[in-house]
Amino acid sequence: MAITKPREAMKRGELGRRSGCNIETIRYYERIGLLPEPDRTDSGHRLYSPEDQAQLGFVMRGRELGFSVAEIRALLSLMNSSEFTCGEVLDMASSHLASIKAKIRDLRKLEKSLTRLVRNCEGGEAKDCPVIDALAGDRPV
Amino acid sequence: MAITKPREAMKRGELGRRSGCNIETIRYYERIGLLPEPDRTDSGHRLYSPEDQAQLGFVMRGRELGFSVAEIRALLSLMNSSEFTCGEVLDMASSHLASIKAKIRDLRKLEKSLTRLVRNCEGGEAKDCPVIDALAGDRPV
DNA sequence: GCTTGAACCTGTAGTTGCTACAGACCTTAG
DNA sequence: CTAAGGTCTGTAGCAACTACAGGTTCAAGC
Repeated sequence: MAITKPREAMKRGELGRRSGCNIETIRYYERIGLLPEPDRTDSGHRLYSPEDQAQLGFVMRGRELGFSVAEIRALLSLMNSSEFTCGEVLDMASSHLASIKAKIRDLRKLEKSLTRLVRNCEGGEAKDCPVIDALAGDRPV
Repeated sequence: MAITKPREAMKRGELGRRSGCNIETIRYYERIGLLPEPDRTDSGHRLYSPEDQAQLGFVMRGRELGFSVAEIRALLSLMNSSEFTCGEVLDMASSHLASIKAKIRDLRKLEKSLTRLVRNCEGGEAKDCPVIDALAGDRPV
């Protein structure tokens, strides 16, 4: 009957394998405060707990959703403050959503311009190129 | 009758004002080879010709269309090679267009996920937050 | 001619979000 | 016991700028 049952811990490589996160990135997240400083073995090797793994998952999902590191830091500290409200999170998520929509709009404009240029471009050996002309300012982009 | 009529030249600040480009960025473009090294006054101040201004315009339009610095460098050297073909430019533009379309697709996925999360989020003082739950891995993102 | 302030010069550091390397140390299998 | 691999640290690199410090130089007013 183990009194202080050692929690199942893993080193950085194992955490990387399990989470799918690059091991250098794990260290980076620790450095910038997205992960807590983990326990260490006597010789200094990091030992990650399942909680650490969960937090890394949180961070990775946040990044996949396009949140910036600063936003994730804010979300983490919100979550860790005992009294966080859904409203605060909603604000962050909605404004992030708005910025994604803005990015999509911008990219669609690019897409439109480029499509038009490419459509007018004959390719091949032609000596006059609409794409180059547009870049050179000889016709509207 | 001026034999060597000095071409109308301008300094960096004037070029920045005319083109709308940040003056530090002009120097940066020179350093990375998107702009040629301009003439200098005796005391070392840069003197830009109208051709330099045109090239800066080319670079800026390229950036606005989302081309990377490397791509613009390639486009410039294509244009300066006496025998460039429209086909080569078309290849670059089409593959760039493809990458923009891919970015749009990715962002739309994000938009969809975030919209769903935000829609399920009541906001206010609720103690259970779908956004946080999703990030924590308790429900699908 | 002199002063003052703007513009310009150079080199370098910061941004964001990683990724990768060198050189040392530790661990583990055979 | 040794060899290979994992881990440690610090640091440099990527894109594409942007900004600053500390030093000239220019241009206008008196």
